[in-house]
Amino acid sequence: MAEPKELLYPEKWLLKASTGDRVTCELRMRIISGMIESGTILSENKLAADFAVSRSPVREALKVMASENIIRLERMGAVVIGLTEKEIEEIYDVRLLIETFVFERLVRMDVSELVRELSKILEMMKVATRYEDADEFSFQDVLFHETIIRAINHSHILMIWNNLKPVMESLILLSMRARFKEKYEDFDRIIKNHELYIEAIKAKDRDLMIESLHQNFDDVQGKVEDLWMSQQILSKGVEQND
Amino acid sequence: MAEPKELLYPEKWLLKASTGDRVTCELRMRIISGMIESGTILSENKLAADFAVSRSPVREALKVMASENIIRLERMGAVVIGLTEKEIEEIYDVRLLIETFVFERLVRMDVSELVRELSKILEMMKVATRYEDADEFSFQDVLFHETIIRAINHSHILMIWNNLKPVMESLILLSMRARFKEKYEDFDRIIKNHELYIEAIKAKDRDLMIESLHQNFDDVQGKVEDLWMSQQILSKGVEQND
DNA sequence: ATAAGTATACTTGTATACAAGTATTATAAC
DNA sequence: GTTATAATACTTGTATACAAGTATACTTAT
Repeated sequence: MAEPKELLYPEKWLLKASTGDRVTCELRMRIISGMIESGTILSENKLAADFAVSRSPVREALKVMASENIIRLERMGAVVIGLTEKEIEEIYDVRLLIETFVFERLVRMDVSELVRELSKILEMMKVATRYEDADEFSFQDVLFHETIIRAINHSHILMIWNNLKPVMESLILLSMRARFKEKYEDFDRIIKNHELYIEAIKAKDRDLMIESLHQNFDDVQGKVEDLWMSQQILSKGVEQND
Repeated sequence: MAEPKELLYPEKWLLKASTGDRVTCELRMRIISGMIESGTILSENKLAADFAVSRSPVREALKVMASENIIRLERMGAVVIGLTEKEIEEIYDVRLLIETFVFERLVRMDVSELVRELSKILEMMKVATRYEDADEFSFQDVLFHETIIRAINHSHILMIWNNLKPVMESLILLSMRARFKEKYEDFDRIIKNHELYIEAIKAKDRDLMIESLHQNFDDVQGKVEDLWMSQQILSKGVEQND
């Protein structure tokens, strides 16, 4: 899978991944970052040529991204939807919905083990911050929320998360990378906020949890526009150029 | 796609469908009905042979069903998860979650058009009942809930629904077919309950909505066990017989 | 110049071929 | 009989080939 430009998705996360996964992750990043603009029509053949792979993994990628609602499969070609502001708000709705649900379950459980696990992840995030490793930080951030969701052992809620996760991951990845360069001081706040979240779980305090969840969202959301602007400038229809 | 046994999934719903969709729908029905027992290991090659198609559409089907959480893709072979009682409850959780969310949006909208649409669907359901058309009834039942969800125009909530829908559809289909034979009187209650749901939307009455939603679930849930028992007897590992 | 029809270059969906890897089974050594 | 090794029959993932259908562009007729 020779690439014309450098990859947006961390290669170290794809060590054991199939070609299909690689294409999926990379394409997703290009779409969410705005490198491939909304409205672009993707062709299986062209993508296969661009990535120097066959149509099989590309088809797979398109199917996955269609289920994630970032592209729309049509009769001829896949239309890029991307992430509009409305989409981001919708993702937030869903996260709020499922994490609230999860919290309701957590208050009826023993959360000591979970809290311990979350504390560990938080420590990792702190280290990642010190070493300015945006990708590692993002990984731990996503893991943080996934760990909470997994704790209630609800396969269908996990299913929703699994569908949401890749887009969230890409979004966080892009957001964090941008901020390590520009707004390093943000990370103190993010860490603090996660501490608050752990505290809410430990104390089983609903309001605190909702508050930190909102803040957590504002953290990502606030930067998304900036991110897009910078990305849009960097790349004006780089791929799919006829 | 020559079939050894008659198909569980309504053929008239697959008129314009691809081979991949056909395989997906049929396999899903066989799994949910219990015809393919939980724990069975599915092989792409074997399935392709059984359905007399190539591996391509089978692979597609397995990917889809894995995202629906009714099978689990492993290194070698796909393990059938099926629907345990826990799974059904989980699906209920999710439905309650999203339909409650939807309702919160609806109370802030003009629902006259939606109510009109729902009334139409309800009339269709009544006709289907009179003519004892379980499949048509199921179709309208699913459409009823989808119509409500679509009304709020929330692509990510719709995304969750789209992931849930096929399993719901299969479940309802099997449940309704069983009841048309055994418990015809149930349908009056189901219709009444849907009327209640419409009423709740019209009156924007949260409690009434939750109540009818719960009843609606109990309607399906109550019958699932019976359904399984009858199905299990009918079919003891019909497919995948080495 | 315009309209209709045909040719061509795309598109997707399915089948098949191939490669790399993993269980299983059989065989051989002890 | 048990263990280790080798052969075989699977598995998935990817590439390629092919068929059917659709949009575009060109040609031809009016």
